[in-house]
Amino acid sequence: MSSLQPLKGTHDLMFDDIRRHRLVEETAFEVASRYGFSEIATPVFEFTDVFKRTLGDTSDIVTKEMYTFETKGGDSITLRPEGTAGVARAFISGGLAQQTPLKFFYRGPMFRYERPQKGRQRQFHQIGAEILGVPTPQADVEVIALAAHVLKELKLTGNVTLELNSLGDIESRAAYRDELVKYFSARKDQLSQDSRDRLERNPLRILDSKDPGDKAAVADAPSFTDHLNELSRDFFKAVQDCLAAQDIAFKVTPALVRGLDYYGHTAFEFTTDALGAQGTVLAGGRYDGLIKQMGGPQTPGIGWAAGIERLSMLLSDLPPAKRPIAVIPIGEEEAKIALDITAKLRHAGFTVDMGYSGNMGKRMTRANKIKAVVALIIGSDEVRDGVATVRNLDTGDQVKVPFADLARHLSGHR
RNA sequence: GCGGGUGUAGCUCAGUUGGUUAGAGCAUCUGGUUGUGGUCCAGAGGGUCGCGGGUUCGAGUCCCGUCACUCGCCCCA
Repeated sequence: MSSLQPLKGTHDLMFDDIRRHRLVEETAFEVASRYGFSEIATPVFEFTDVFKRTLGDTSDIVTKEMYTFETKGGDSITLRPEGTAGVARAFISGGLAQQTPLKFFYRGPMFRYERPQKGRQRQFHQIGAEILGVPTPQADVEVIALAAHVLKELKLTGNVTLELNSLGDIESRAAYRDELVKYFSARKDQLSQDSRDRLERNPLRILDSKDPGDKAAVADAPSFTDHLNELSRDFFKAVQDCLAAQDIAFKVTPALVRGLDYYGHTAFEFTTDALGAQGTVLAGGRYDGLIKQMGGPQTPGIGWAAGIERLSMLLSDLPPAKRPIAVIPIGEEEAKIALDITAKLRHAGFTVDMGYSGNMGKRMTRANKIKAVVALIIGSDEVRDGVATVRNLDTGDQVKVPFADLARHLSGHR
């Protein structure tokens, strides 16, 4: 069974792949900081209950996609499949109720036992943001504005659109749910097998089915918008007005629903047409009941998460990596001096690479391969004169520069 | 969990109706140039044809199984 392959649905990240990841994470965190979010890092595993109690017993994530196992101590623990539950748990166990409102940004790996495909891995990475303790639409709008800002800053290729919906409060949702079940039950024969199952488990999910038969049935289904009570309707309107006021374009999509049970009121998704079946690039919503449900004080919350792999695929060209300075000694004694120069330049803030072995030709080839800007050639003549030959690797021009003047001479390449 | 596609050199791929020593480009290494790379020229190394079984005088090629990757369903970020 053991093999030298990575496990299904996992990947090694290196070179440009990890640079893309970093770019997404760092851009997002930088923007989030401007909005007053601070970083939180919760453990990658939690007691299984943390996820079981929050995600809802009917969600596929809980029923078949969690990496759950027993520890040597006999506890059932689970590798986190998403980030919000951990943040909510930290809020409760850390006694943070006194410090609301709180704004958290997080990043890190998540785990779901799914069949991999494009934009879907078993270990994947998310960035996410949460606002805890703010019941008003301002929080919804700030969190969406942050999301839009992050996506804009990443300069994604293709079209990304914001879809928005309201899932109403508990009362509205229960009423609508009953209505939907009644409607679809009467048309059961038109529905796909999947949707017949959903009728029991999660009828709202039928609304965003891709099955053509389902779509036909959905077309005339009662609309959620018509079933929102006054409070929910006002809330939704306030969110929309405020987004419009901030020039954030959105499309109200009545079929937009959430997979996880803890969402209510605002639900939103940024989607793209560039990723095949996995078109959702960032998604979130309001979860006012979550923290109470987990055993904490009643605390409203709203947040989103985005898949770094999906965002990475939409990144246009990476900015070029920093080009190093290559130090090339010729001879043993010269290598010692070169090492000293290398160290001094590094401490002075330069990016410097000195190869480990090889004659000059090999070292030049290597300098070329690592895309060095200049090569500092240090041979016996140079050591005798106290200079380094500084060769510009793009133009081929070379000049001799006294050791003491190197930092100043190279300052443009820092 | 269900359905489709693909597995040949480090990478991208070609390989005729089954036929004898399995090819190319890129990459790598060596030499031309032992203190000058990126260009050029010459040469070299590198393959259990994913794995197992079957059909056949003969299988990279056909059949069955299996594993991996991939796309879609489902689910979701």
